[in-house]
Amino acid sequence: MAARPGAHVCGIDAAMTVIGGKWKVLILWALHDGTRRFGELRRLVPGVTEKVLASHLRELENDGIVRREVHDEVPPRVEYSLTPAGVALNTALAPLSAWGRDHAMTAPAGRRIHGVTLIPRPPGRLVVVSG
Amino acid sequence: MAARPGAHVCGIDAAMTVIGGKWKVLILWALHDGTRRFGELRRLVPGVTEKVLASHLRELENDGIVRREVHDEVPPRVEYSLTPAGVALNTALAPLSAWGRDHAMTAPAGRRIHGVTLIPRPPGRLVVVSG
DNA sequence: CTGAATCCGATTCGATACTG
DNA sequence: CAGTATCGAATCGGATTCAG
Repeated sequence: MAARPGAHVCGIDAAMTVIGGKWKVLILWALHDGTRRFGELRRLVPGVTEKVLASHLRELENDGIVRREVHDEVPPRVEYSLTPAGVALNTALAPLSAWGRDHAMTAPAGRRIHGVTLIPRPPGRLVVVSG
Repeated sequence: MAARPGAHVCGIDAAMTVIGGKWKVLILWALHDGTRRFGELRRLVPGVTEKVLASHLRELENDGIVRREVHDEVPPRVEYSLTPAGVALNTALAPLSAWGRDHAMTAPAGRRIHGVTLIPRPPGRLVVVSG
């Protein structure tokens, strides 16, 4: 999101920036119950490529959401877990998840956003109110 | 979130798809307290272009979040308001907003200039968090 | 006043191949 | 195992112009 100086902006902006990536919330969800290795995350987030998973994890780490621990072993072992901020973010995401479950089925459109196809339904109609 | 038509991993997916646009949450926020005309929204969401505002509004309408009322008058008058689903979505967004306020300003490398905290985002963009 | 149409750059995402 | 490098494709967003 670009800067909008002087705007009345709420914390939503910051949150959306942090979780704006295509796979961010799925990564957070995969980490909600403990520590995961890179390979585990790759399996828990089906469809994500190594490149994108790595870059998203790096961004989440830079944003203070995810902690990255490198164990100097052979074979290499890197473990990811949520920071306290990450846990709080996950908690804050819960109502949104509930909203999605409740309303997604009534959300129309074979629309694609960020590569996702929404569940189809009759197109939104124009409401005309004659003055 | 790859091409698995009709299937969302969890409710979060659906919600993120709906609010994934760059200005979506700001539009929702601008509508939280009543009906707004197109021109009002343009002023309430500083920086958005007409094209993007119009397209985002159309997407929100198709997703059942926003209601669009066209008054057949001269000059034209079009009013936007939240549907019940939109109101619920706004409510579900509240914890995320709180999280943003609580955590974004302590994000690493965040610096305060002119009373606001600027959060660097790739590449070279800034998010302004009121404060 | 509302907003559709077009052009175009910026950003993101994905596939493949390669490395310590 | 855990990434990185490179390339290309798709998408998104911005500026301008035009229309009812």
